[in-house]
Amino acid sequence: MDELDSAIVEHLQRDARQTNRELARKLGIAPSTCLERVRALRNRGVITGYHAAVDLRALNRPVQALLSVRVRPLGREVIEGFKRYAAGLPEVLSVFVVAGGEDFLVHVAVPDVDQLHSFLLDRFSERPEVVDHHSSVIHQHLSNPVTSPLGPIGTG
Amino acid sequence: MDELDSAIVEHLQRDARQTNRELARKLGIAPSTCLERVRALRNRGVITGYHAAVDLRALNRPVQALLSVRVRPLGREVIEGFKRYAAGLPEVLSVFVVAGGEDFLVHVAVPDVDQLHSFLLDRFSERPEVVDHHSSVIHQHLSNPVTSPLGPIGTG
DNA sequence: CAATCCACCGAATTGAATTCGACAGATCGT
DNA sequence: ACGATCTGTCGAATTCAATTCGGTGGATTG
Repeated sequence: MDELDSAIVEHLQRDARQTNRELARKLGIAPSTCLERVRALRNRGVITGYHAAVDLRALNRPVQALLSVRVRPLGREVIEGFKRYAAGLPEVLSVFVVAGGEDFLVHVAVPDVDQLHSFLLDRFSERPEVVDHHSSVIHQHLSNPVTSPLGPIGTG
Repeated sequence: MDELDSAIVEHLQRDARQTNRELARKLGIAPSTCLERVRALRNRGVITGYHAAVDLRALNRPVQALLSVRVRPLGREVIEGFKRYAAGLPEVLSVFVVAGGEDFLVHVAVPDVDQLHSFLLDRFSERPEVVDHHSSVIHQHLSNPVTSPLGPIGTG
């Protein structure tokens, strides 16, 4: 994980579909070298995958929310169970298992606010382990495409 | 946005780097047709980009948290200002502008808990518009790679 | 100092992306 | 109902990129 690896990762976070040749040109290295580096980053697990990002409005899911959930009793079974349950729901974009006032924060995207309401009632309120929840509608969501290493980078 | 477009989007969300030929084969269509569809999805703004996903531990940022922030006075200037400020910080993965008890939820990744503490003190507490904040450390984060359309899909 | 190793490179090969003319089904106007 | 047109699909041909691999040089090791 030297500076070159770091630069490769940043470029691929911005655009994972640029050609290997173009990436190599930007970095001032040979395409074969670049290919080898990218392959190594993937094999080492630094790069975990390549994903298309979509416009949720185009998918008929313009309304997003972050749902705080408290479950009881607190224990591995209940936490694991709810986590998998939530992650499997089609409305769910991601599930955060957190420490603090709440146990989960669930990021959802739905067609409209009515369906958000229905979702809460049908999917959360009915679950016996869910003792409390409240929702925060998301007005804007800014994602940072680039995630650089913080602090010293090991050289090998 | 018919079923074929939907299937293309789902496949590219899982793996944005599979070859066009492979994608076409999975869908049972000609590579040229597939290419045309993908290009159209991109031009229409359904697919907004292609991004490499990284292992935050490999980037020396194993500690994640969701930070709730309240700012005052509430107004466009203050909201926009803090939003851009937060989004520009290297520790920040994404910024949610929310309605409800809090004004922002900021997803951060840092090397250790000490740096989380420092981050809060140096980046948030010192800002005059920040009147309150609290942090939830993230134990696990499950992301759903696939985001399918909910409800009816328009045929055009 | 010689041997070894490793990352990098460039040429050659393999294989994919892209273009484009043709075709068929749907749509529209008369 | 019919012909004209439009649109999406296809396959062959071309262009370009991914991939392989043997060679080179700089760094490391004993």
